[in-house]
Amino acid sequence: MKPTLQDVADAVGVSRSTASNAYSRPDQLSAALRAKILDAARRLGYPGPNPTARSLRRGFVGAIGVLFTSELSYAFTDPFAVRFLAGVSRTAERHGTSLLLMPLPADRARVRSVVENASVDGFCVYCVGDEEWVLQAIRDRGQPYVTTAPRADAGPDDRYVGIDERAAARSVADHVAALGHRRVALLADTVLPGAPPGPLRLAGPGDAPHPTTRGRLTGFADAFAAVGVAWPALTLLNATANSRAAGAAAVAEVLAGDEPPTAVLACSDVLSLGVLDMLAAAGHRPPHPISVTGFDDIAEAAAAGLTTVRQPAEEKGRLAAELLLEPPTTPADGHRLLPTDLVVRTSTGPVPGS
Amino acid sequence: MKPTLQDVADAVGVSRSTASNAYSRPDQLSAALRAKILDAARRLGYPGPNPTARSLRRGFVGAIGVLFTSELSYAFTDPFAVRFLAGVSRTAERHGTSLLLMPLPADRARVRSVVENASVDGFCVYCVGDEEWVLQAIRDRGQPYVTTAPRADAGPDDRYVGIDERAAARSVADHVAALGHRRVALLADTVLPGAPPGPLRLAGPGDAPHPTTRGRLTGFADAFAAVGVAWPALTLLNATANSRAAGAAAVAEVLAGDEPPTAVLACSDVLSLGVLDMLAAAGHRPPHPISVTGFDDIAEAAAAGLTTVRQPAEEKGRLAAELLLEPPTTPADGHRLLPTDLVVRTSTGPVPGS
DNA sequence: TTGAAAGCGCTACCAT
DNA sequence: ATGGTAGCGCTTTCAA
Repeated sequence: MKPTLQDVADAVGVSRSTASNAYSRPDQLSAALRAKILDAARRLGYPGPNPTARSLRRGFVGAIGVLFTSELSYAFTDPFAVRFLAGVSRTAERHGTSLLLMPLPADRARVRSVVENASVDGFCVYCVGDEEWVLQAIRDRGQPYVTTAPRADAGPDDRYVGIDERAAARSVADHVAALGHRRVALLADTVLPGAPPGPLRLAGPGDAPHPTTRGRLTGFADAFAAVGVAWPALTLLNATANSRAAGAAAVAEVLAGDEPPTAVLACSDVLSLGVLDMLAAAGHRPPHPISVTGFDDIAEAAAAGLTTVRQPAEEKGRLAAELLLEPPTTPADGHRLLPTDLVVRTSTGPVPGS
Repeated sequence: MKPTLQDVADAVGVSRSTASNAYSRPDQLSAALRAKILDAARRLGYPGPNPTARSLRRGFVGAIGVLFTSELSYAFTDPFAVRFLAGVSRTAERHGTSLLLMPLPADRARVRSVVENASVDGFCVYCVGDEEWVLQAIRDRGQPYVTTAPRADAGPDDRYVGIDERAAARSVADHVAALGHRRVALLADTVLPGAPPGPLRLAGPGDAPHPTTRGRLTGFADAFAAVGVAWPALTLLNATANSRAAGAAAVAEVLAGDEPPTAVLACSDVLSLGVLDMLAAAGHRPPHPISVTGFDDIAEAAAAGLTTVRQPAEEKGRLAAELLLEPPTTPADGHRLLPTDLVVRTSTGPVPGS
């Protein structure tokens, strides 16, 4: 059996409390006694206070849970997610807090169980979807949490850090519209759950269940509506994942069609890189014959010459962690909207023949 | 006050154990009673069993700690580390185990404290250095651990997954030597702690304190010794970090010198990409006028046409986690050596004028 | 400066 | 199928 604090105390002939103080509150006993206790501990092979027991007693853990939609491995594969995490970890470091990375199972029952079983002091929810029930599970557990998207229905306990998705999307779409593009395709990940890759009809951008996607599609639509291109005239393309391959697969059909779009606006850089891949395979390089835009401004975007919207990934992570670790005094302080920038590179140009 | 299991039990008029069973062992009570208990819990706002208390009682946590040298944010910045983590997380997922990502403070005292305070069932040590005292801290805590480098002095409790660093390094150096290169530079991260960027003298490759670096430098040296180039004739270059920028900075001086090397062999792809950056800035593109090799074969290596050594990053992570979560039956099973491949691309070529 | 007592919230065993 | 009992290992008043 592993020795416990009691064993150490017994060995030295002091009480358990004194032995505990030797570890947690050195100022509460004489240096000599403390040395004696630590010595005995070493001799007995006492591993030091059990962190779990300590957390139980103290009432907090010193760790925050970071929840991801889909597999945990996704977190390490998506460059934007990685930078977000880097930001979170920077803040956590400063607070001596660990990060418990948690994959979010697809089915709701298991989500509850994951949330209920995590030994953490709060949650950072980095979700791709509108996982309202995830938040409910967290609320039910009575833990604080921060999400990474603005929430219209944010209650006083809700904290979030996000960007104005709609305005950001509109900025890049305005740019494309100004270049004369009218026959355009919009590309998003999982517009509707379970939808196949490729063209998809939706009554309006507001019908996308996912709030981030909804915001961006709406912003795109706004820009084109302003130049007389109504929603039904826009081609909506569904990708089955947020990856290059899925992006490529999603555009394959329309690119091969009779009247391909003159521009493709994607909801993420990763997706748009897939479009570039597909075009490159055909020997094309944007803006000829097709302009392509992304969203996020990940590192690869610069190398690819991608026109995109930059959002401050690390900053977002940093703020999210701060919102959790340094609780805002007023509920209003619990909401942060970050700035975005349109980054124009070489992947967009005037519509051919204009 | 948050209600506890006792409150729920009281409300329903059952014992605490029965209430507990309603959550943890549904088969131990009638469905009707269970429903009644769960209902009361909901009504009272009982958040479900406290994970910390449960862990304490059960004796295990359901999480493993992943220890990184340097900042946690590094983990998300180095592509090889990211892929390693993806592998670890895949296995962890399968076991319903969470990952606690832990930065490793520089000073030993804080390392102990970090290790001692983590609520985990074991550690995966992904270290850049030869942090023997880290392992000692873990051993002292009586926790299992796995490291990511072969250890000559591995005891029965040591588990590791690694590659044959020396042989792998030799394979790429043999290739470079066969191309006729004799005036070469070797580039490594933190050859000696605190050393400035650029050329550095070392009596022999065995003097590098860091085992991975030592292994790779030794492999490089082996190859050139075999063609008559002894260690002192090789230029050793120190980088102050494992980053492109540090790689670039490390080679700046020798590239600008009178007799620049005809080949640079780096201990990581990231470093060699920095060399490519520096050469590109001068309008050069390997193999002209200088051949460059990397190590790891990260994604960017292919795009850059880098000749390198591929090591299975995800596999390494997967195996590391398995070693921890599916304890080997015999100590010998605790050691895994993974295969590596020489990947020849365009960054290496015959020595100019040969 | 030290110690005694009282739990933190839960689960597992054993009995009924 | 249900309940009683006995801790898991620790920290923290409070009193001495």
